[in-house]
Amino acid sequence: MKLSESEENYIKSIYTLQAKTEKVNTNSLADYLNTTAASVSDMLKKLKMKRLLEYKRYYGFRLNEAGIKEALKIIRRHRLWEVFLVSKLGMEWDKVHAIAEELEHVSSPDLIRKLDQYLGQPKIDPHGDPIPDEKGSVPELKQIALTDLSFKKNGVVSSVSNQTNEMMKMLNHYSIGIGSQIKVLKAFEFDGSLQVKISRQPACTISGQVAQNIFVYDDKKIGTR
Amino acid sequence: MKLSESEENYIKSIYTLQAKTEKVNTNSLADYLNTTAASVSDMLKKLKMKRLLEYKRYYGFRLNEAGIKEALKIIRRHRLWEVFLVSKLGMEWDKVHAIAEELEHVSSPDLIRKLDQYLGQPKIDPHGDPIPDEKGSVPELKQIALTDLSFKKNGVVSSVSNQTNEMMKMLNHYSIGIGSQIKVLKAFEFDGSLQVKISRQPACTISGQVAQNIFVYDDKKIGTR
DNA sequence: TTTAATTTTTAGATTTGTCTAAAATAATTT
DNA sequence: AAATTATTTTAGACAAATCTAAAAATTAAA
Repeated sequence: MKLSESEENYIKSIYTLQAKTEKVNTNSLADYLNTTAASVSDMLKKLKMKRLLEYKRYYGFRLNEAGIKEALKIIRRHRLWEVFLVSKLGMEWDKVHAIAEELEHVSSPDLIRKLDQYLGQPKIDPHGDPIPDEKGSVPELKQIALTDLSFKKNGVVSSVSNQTNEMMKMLNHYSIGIGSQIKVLKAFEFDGSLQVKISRQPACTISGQVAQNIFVYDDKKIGTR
Repeated sequence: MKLSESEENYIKSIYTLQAKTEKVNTNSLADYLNTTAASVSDMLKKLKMKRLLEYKRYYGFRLNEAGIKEALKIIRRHRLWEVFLVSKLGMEWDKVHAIAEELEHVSSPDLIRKLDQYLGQPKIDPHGDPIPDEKGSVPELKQIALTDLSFKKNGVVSSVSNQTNEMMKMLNHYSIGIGSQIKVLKAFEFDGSLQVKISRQPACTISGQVAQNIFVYDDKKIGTR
């Protein structure tokens, strides 16, 4: 299905919103996209025409099977490009989103297949979000708090709940980033500090406040870096 | 200067055409872009408004300094992406143009700077065309026929004048591609055959007909592969 | 349950890029 | 130089995506 850049942006946004609510409504989508309810209403008609949307006027809407399939293709492209920008070009993981927003609309399937191969078929992007595979299935990865990770079991840092500059500085200091392999060696009851081991780094001890904000996958199948 | 995708395509095309003729005219640009003279005429007005064009109605036109600068930025992006697609993703060099046409419109300067670094600051693209640098200066590389390359002097294959499928098969057979380092060891007067050495390949002998279609740079500063 | 507030949709404009057809200008021929 | 031909530009329309303002439908409140 040929989609305009604009249609792709709407589809992706609806996908994101409908993960959180049963029915998506016009205003929330307008808010999310920084546009007007009128524009959304116009686009919904188009997407319904293309049979990508379950949509009753004055009611609410959701992507149908076909719509979800399209959304996952776009999200796959977006996240693969983010991996490229961070792991190959060395860009900061918090600065790649805007560029990936543009790259995601380049839609050659061959390009995306080869990019995926080249990147080693990664399963999560630099923000810790899962990358749908070619067929559109999303790897379901259980995210748990680092504080809940069993001792000496390998985890992969999947997300950080506090993304302030101060927190980023701390994580940088310890060389902890999304995708880092991490293992808990010891926990101190006194203040919740954890002694952890990051791959290719000497063991270090992080405070309870830091640890609380780190989430990991307990899955070994994730590509690490 | 913010330019639409369409404006960028026009600018790039005008740049290409004005390298060949003194004044570019409406019809030839329309032909080149597979569009109508009316559309071209419309766009010319816009580009003149943006002060990228020297343009007198009913006369002819050319990019001015500012226009050329924009064109070189676009061409730089295009050619860097082509290098990426071929040398990193392993795509065929005759199939990357269409994809690069899309990627070239992603305009983050930081992205392009890092991509350039990542690719090792290449000087030519997979078609043998020079890649403008960040400041917009185009490496001037003298292209000579392989048959004119001095004995035992290194050349870099820059272009192939006959791009038929049959020729491609021959070049593939000998592992000769754009960017290949090549050296002439011996020339046979009988039929113009040349014994040549391609880097990391045993020496081989190519016919005069093949040799005639191969062009090289006699410059050592080109990155090879 | 009638009114008020909110949400959603339509109506009508605007912008960008395109087109066809016709008019204007330039170049060639006779 | 007048007529013909070719080229270029304008005029007017259209499609996509957007907007503002007003109308319609729904929901909440009095």
